[in-house]
Amino acid sequence: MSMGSPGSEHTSCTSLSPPYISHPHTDTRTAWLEEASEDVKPSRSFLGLPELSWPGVYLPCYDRLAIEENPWVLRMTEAPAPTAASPCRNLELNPAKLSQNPDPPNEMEGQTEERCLEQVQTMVEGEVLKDVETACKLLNIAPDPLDWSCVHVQKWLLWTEHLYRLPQVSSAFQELNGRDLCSMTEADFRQCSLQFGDMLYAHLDIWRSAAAMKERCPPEDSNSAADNSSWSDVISIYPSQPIHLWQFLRELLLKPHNYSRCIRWINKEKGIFKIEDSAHVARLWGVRKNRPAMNYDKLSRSIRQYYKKGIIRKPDVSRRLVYQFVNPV
DNA sequence: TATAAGGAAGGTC
DNA sequence: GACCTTCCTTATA
Repeated sequence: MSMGSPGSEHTSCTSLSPPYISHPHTDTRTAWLEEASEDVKPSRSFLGLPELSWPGVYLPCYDRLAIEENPWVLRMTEAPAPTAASPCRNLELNPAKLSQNPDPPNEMEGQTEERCLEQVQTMVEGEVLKDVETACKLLNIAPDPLDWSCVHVQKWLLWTEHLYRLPQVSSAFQELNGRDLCSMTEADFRQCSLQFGDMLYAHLDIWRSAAAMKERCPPEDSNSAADNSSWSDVISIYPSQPIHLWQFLRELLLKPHNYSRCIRWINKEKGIFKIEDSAHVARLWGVRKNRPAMNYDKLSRSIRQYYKKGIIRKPDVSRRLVYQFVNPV
């Protein structure tokens, strides 16, 4: 059965199709965004958000790294189209299907379901806020796009390019500040980037939504991530201070959920860490410092500058891409 | 070929 | 001046 013609061969399944149907002319990274049928998308109100367009099932927490780690998300982006022989998945996630259940749930089941949905909603909101917060720290920008300067907008665009592995799109948005960006419609975005405008618009939507959420529900305890606090707090307290490379590396190391594929602790107590994906770490640093030409050669030179300063050194047993903080946390 | 080490010059704050 | 960034040469796995 052909994988390229989901529309013609799976019409009977359309309303329940999982959002991973590939399109012959569409980037697989975004195909499901375009193909996702309405009923597999949680409604916007699911997040308690206003009329903003649904930004795709994609959440920032499932960045490239998470996608690589998470087979579920891989299914979402890369799995082949369902066949008649393989029943549509995700039925259990489909509210429409749930409502079609011939045996209506009793009151207790309804309440349980409602609680589950509330928990999922809280979880999703929390993840979105956390990931926006992480990106804010790494990029040194405000969480609310309305507060962004032109430079911040460019940083955010570079970040988004990196996150979605997009070709360079930031040049189309030059000299726009956050307010300008937010005043743009989806059509305006498409005009700037025909292929990825809607994706950028959706991603901006997430940030705006996160800012709105944050305004509605300010964090009760900003120190809840106590284990991560000591170093990241230094950066949060002085958001306008330029971040040092060693601080940036710590930030990545303190977010293993997002970055363990590119940098991880070998021995946290001794401060020994390994750069697993040198190019990726260099790209992240380049995005953070607005240095698109950054590479591992340059980044490692900066790391070596720390040898003399006694901040970072090579461990006693020197290994490739393995470094050690002289003063571990 | 990728990484490691370090010199040197220059830019930005 | 501190802290990179960029470019370079040489050495090594």
